[in-house]
Amino acid sequence: MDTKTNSPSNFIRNIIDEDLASGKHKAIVTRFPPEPNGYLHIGHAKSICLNFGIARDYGGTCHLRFDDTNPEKEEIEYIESIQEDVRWLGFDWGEHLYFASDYFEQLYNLAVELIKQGKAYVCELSADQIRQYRGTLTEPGKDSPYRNRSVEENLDLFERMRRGEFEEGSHVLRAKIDMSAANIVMRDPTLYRIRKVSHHRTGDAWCIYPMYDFTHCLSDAIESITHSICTLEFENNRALYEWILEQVYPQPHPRQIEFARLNLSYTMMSKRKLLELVNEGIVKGWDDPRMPTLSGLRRRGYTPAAIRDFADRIGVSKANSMVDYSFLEHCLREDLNQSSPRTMAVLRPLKVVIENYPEGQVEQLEAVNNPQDPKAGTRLIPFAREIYIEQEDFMMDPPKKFFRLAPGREVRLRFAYFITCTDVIYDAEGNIVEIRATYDPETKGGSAPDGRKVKSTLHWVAAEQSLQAEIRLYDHLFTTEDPSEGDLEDILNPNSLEVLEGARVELNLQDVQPGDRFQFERIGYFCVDPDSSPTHLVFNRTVSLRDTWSKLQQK
RNA sequence: UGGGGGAUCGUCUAAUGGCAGGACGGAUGACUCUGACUCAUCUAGUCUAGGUUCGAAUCCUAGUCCCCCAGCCA
Repeated sequence: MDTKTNSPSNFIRNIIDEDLASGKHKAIVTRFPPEPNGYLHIGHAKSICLNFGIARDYGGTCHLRFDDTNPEKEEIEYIESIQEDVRWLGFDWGEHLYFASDYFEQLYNLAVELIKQGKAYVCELSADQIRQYRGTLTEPGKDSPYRNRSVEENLDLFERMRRGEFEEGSHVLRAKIDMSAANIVMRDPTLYRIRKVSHHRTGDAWCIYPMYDFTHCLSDAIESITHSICTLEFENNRALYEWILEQVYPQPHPRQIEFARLNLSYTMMSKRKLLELVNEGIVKGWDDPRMPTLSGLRRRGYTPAAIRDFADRIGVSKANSMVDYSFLEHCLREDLNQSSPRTMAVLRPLKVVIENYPEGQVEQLEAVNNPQDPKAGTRLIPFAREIYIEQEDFMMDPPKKFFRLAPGREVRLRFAYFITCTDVIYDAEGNIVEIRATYDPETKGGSAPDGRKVKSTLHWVAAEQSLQAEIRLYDHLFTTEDPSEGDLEDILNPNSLEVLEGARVELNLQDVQPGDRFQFERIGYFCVDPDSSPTHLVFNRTVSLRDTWSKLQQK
C-alpha cells in the first residue's frame, strides 16, 4: 500500500509511548468498531487513520470489528461497503475481522456471571418507567422494585428472556450499580433488551441483544485490545466500561481513550441525516459525489492518499473543533497535482476562427502530460482553423488586470500558437457567438522567436477534433458552515450540482475509464464518473484549481 | 442547578516550569507556455483575574465561556 509510515504524534500516541516505556504493554492492539448502519464518511476516516495508523507505526495490529448489536438498524449492505471503504482508504485488517455478534454466547455467559455475583437483575419496568425512575441531571434516581430479586430468580428470568418467553419491552437485564450516582450512565444501566427480529448474521438464534456498553468493553477485552479509542461523547461511559470489566473480566483490561470527532465546515457528519438525504432523494445515493461518505468522495475523485494526509495533518485532540473544508481541498490538490495527467477541456465553449490558418489543415502539436512528472511524457493534440476557448477567457471591455483575450490583444494558446483577436461576431440578440483571430505561424509550440511575451496562456481544443462531454460541477451541499444546526430544507444549497452538457474535451479522452483522473489545465481536477461511456463522456469536478483571478475579481 | 470534558494566531495543532513553533488561510513579491505549481517575506495567538516561581500556555485559587450525559441507539 502506502510508503508513508509515520504520522505526527498526538496525545494518544504519547500515552502509548508511556505504556510501552513502562512495560505495561509489549504490543499495541487497536480496533475500528463501526456499527453497520450506514456508510463510512470522512469523520470515520479520521478514526480509521488514527487506529490503523497507530497499529502500523507501532508494529501492532488493528482489528476491524462490526459493532452489530442492534439488528433493527443494521444491514449486510453496510458491512460490505464498510470493508470496501476501509480497504480503499489503504488499510488492511488481515485476519482480524470480527463481529460483536460472534461474541453473543460469550457475552451471555458473562451476563450470567454478573447475575451470579448479584450485580445484575431482570427488571420489568417499562421503558417509560425506567426513565422516570432514573431521576434527572440534578435529582437522584430511585431503585426499581425488581432490584432485589434473588440470584436464582434473576438467573431463571434471564434464561427465559433468552428462550423468548417474554414480549419485547417487558423485561430487560440491568446492572445493579447505584441509582443515585452523579453519572447517569451508572444508574443501573440496561445491559440486555428483548428484540424479536432476526439479525443479519445470527438470524433467529437470539431474541435478546446486548447493549453497547455491555458489548463494547467485553469485545475489546476478548480481542486483547490495548487502547480502545473512541469519541468524546463516550467519556461518561468510560466509568461503566471499566466497571463491567472489573466485575467479570480478568486483567489486563483495555484502556478507553476519547478524542474529538471531526467536524468539517459545510459538511454533514450525522449518519442519521445523511441517511435522510439518501432516503428523501435529495442526493442520488450514498455515493453521490456531493456526499462526505468515502464512497461519495471516491466517486468525486478524491484520493485515499489525500484523505490519509488530511487525517494526519488535522491532528488529534480533545477539544471540539471545526476544520475548514478548504484544508481538505488543499491536501487533495497537493496529491492530485503530483499524480494527475494534464489535458485540455473547454467547459463553456466559445468558437474562435483563425482566419489566416489554412482551411482543412490539421496539425499535431506536442503537449506535456504532467509538468510535475517528466516520466509522464508527452502527447499529440490536433490544432485546426476552428477551435474553442473558454467563454470567460474573452472580454469585450477587459478591466485592468484581465490578461486574457480581448479585441486587438495577443495571447498564447497552450502548446500551440500566439493568436490575436481581430473581430467579434454577435447573434441577433447581441450575444458574442464567435471570435475572429489571426495566428503567428512563427510561434508554433508556444514561443516567439523574436522573444516577445504575452501576458496570458489559454487552454483550447480544436472544434472538430475534440469530443463532447458532460461535466458535473459540485459545490457544498449546505450553505451554512455548521449544518448540524438548522433544518435541512433551510440550509440546503440549491446550486450544489451544475451540469454542463456541451463541454468539449481533447480527442485523447475517447477511451477513458470510470475513476480516471485528470487535471483540465487552468480549470481543475476531474475524474470520469461511472455513468460515463465512450459515446457519452461524463466527468466530475473533483476540485477546482486555486484561482487567484476570481479572487481578484471579487474585490 | 448534578456529573464528565474542553479553552493557544481567523482555522487546525505543537510546546509536559525555560526562545509560544508548524500547517491552512490572508497579504506582498519572485518565477511561470496552467492567473496552477514552486519559492521568499509578512500577518496573527496562550479565555479572564489573582497567586507561586529567577522564570508560567504549563502549577495553585477564583471566575467566564463551550461541549457531552436523563435510549430498551451506538
